[in-house]
Amino acid sequence: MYDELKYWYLRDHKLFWTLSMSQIKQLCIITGFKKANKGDIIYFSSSEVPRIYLLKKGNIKIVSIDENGNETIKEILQKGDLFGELSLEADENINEYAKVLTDEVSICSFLLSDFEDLLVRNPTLALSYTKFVGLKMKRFKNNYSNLVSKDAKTRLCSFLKDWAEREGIQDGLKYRLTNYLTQVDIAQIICTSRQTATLLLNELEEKKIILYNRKEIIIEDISKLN
Amino acid sequence: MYDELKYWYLRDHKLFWTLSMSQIKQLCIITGFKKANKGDIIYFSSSEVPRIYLLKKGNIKIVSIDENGNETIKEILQKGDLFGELSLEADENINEYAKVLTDEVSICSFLLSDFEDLLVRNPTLALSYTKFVGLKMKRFKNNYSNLVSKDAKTRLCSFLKDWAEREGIQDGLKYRLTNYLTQVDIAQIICTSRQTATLLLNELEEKKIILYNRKEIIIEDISKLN
DNA sequence: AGCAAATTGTCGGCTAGTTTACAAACCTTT
DNA sequence: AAAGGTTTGTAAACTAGCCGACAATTTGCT
Repeated sequence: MYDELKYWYLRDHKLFWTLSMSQIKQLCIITGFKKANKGDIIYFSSSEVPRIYLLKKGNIKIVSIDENGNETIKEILQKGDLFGELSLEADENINEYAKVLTDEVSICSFLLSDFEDLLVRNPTLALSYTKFVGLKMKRFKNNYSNLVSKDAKTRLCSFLKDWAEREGIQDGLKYRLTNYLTQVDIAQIICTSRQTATLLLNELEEKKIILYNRKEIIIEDISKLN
Repeated sequence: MYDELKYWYLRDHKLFWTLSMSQIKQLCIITGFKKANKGDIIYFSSSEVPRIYLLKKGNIKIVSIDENGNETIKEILQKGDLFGELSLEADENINEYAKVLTDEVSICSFLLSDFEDLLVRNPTLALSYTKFVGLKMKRFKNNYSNLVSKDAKTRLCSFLKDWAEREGIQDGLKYRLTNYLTQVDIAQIICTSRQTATLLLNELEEKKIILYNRKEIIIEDISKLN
């Protein structure tokens, strides 16, 4: 791929902010680059060589399948997010793949082994990376405890809040979201059945708290989402 | 504290196996040491200075309380486990504490800042630590998906299996566990009500799959736990 | 435009598990 | 050994959310 671009891609990511431009140039570990379209499936676990991926553009969901064939959404990723063997250890018995949600997606990747070398040579980067993984863990733990102690309605609201704060276009208390998720997706994210999700979304719409359609979601007043 | 002991404590932990004895001696970052008894509560989040703790002896549970005062068990820790600010970033809005489960517990601790310095100076250690945090995340994710897709009975069985493999005294397919958990604890771990946990435990006992009392749990045949 | 596929809406029946409530068994302390 | 607290056992009423089934709507495709 076009060499100049490589380090810009990395440069973009928070993790690499601490590094100088010349350091970034030195590493240039990106080895793969691909574009994909809505509906495409990208296998990454159980792939030949373990890699770490950086989502450059678009949105994808990480889905895992258990023994019984049940699909669970693990994460929704946006531009700038990392995925793949983030724990730096290949793990065959996890069966995950990524599914593309938006029209045009681009992803670049580097080899796990290259990244490890890089971390060993840049202890400060290693430290930031550990914090980054730690943060991710905290988010998981948080979702997990919501799942235990909150009902489906609360979980939907906090998901919408989260989404709005992450990706929404803000205008005072109003947020506008490009909706690339189906109600089935949303249901899976908040761990409920599709029917319940539909019910709750319509309920929120009736109460004029949100405005929902397949293209976008408008949250009239985010403080009412509770 | 007695200086010789310090590095033995660290030496014991998998994380530090890669380091030579002299390296360990050099660091000697342990700054705190305490003993505690059954029922004691150890606050560590929201403590003055962020620390990482190493459980040397005994068992503790990590409990968190949400806004509404609901207790959730986050983890059960055994000898050798680390806890505290593992993500290397203090976080005030998490309200966690540790409660001692067994008779005699000893814990040592070091300052987060000291540990960071250490990681920066030992890239290999930093890498192992990152993998360690990553592994922890994987375990959480796994529990989390069990919670979503499996019923209470299955969750109980896989918890017992886990526990037996981790701490049980094995004898063929038979495992003997020292039971330092109440049924309330078990219920919280598998995320169900106390009554359901009681019911399920008695059911397992009736089917002669386990033998349960307050002192110990005997699993007659671990392969039957499913 | 017209058809097929995907997505959303709606409705009972059903069940796993919660909640409330109380009693029995047990451990600890004096 | 009696008292008091904690932990377990059990039962009935209740409910959030699941499941199956089917219709209506929207979207993508040729």
